[in-house]
Amino acid sequence: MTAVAPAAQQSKRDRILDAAEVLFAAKGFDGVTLREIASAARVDVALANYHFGKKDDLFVAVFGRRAKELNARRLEALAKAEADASPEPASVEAVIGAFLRPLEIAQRESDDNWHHYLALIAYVNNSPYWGQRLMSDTFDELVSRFIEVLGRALPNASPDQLYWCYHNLSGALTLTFARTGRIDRLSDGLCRSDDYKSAYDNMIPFMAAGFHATCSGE
Amino acid sequence: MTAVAPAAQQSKRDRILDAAEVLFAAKGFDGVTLREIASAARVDVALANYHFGKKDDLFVAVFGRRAKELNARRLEALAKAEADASPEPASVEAVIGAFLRPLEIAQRESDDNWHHYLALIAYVNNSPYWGQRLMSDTFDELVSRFIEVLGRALPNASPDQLYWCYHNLSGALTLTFARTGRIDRLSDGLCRSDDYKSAYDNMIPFMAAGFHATCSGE
DNA sequence: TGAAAATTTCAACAACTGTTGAAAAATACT
DNA sequence: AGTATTTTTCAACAGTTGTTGAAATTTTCA
Repeated sequence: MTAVAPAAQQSKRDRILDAAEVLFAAKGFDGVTLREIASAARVDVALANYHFGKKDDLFVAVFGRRAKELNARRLEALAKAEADASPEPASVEAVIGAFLRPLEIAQRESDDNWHHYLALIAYVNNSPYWGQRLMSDTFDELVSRFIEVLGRALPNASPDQLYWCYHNLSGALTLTFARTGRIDRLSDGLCRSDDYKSAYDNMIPFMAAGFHATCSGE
Repeated sequence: MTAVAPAAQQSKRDRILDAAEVLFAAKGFDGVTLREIASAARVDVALANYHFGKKDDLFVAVFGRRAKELNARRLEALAKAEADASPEPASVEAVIGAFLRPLEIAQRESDDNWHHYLALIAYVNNSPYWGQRLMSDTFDELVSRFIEVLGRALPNASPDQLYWCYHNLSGALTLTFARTGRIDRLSDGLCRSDDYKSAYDNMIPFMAAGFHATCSGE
């Protein structure tokens, strides 16, 4: 056998990361014990420490694992948007789409754990403790690249306007990731938290209009 | 003496609420121990239990305390916006302003704890555990009222469009509340997390444009 | 095969967790 | 004044926490 039954043959190390991802996303760093994680991964408690060190380090490891792939997908989509528009700068809408559309893997693909990772991003982004360093270290380089391209589409925008606009985008996106079920209740079932597609379909033109309205000079 | 030295003469019960508010906002429900709270409030551990019951109940009590005042301020601002525009419906921008401007009390007033309460809202809104019930129970009635008035300003909008648009607004607002310092780093100090004024000055026209773009029918 | 290295388990540690019941102190009320 | 009620403290509980060192097992590699 060479390429089947991945669930059964994945390493214990990976099982720990998977279990920790789900649990950290659902309950936060302090809401989860190493014993819960080890139990979900069907592994001894001490093993997490052997592979990752302290609990903090395990958390950082979980957070970093999928970041590289996500950033790569986004950069690829950004490059495509720029190429399609060339020699004109890419439109605001196209750039925002390049930022959001890669996230639909969480809904599309069979790898069910992606949406837990996105929920973990939501937790970190809003956490006063983790939000500061971890988000910046993981995503600021990518985000700066996107803001740079957005600035090219909005030549009259001042830098601080672009940052606040990205802040709005980031916040809306984060709340979608969290999938708390709030919108389901508020809308009495009309909108669903797990419907990324609808969220992004609305969010892309919404955010593009916001950027244009506040970044076109007055 | 009748109306001075409020810090020294406030009840132990209130000191517990204040300390819990700060600590829950900073570290989340599970990141704080009752002993930390009691210690910060200069009070015995068992006293929190006497006044509020279980730790969960204390959390709910802290969250509910300022909600009434906040909702009242927002409703008042909404009524004013409607009255100013009458007999026309209030503009989208005016309604969003009525939702956001009352929050500037957190920056304006001497009562320094308001901004901790807003950070607590951020925590709850993004928490899969608390986000579901607590946010809805506390704010859905108010939010429904705002969405209703927004729908009057945007008569071609479908209900689900309005909900998704509010979702964007709520997410951006939440991230501002969290004040993680992310935007400070990203912008290299150009924008500041604690500058609510700038955040709202940008957010109001930004969101208004988003509503208009996606809720005007095509 | 056998030695070396990496992985996994076991048992236990000291410290800390939320919660409680009873005693003590403070306050309200007649 | 003295009784009743509320508030606060004290001491302790049973269970859980992250972390560790050493032993046992598996894997690697010559």
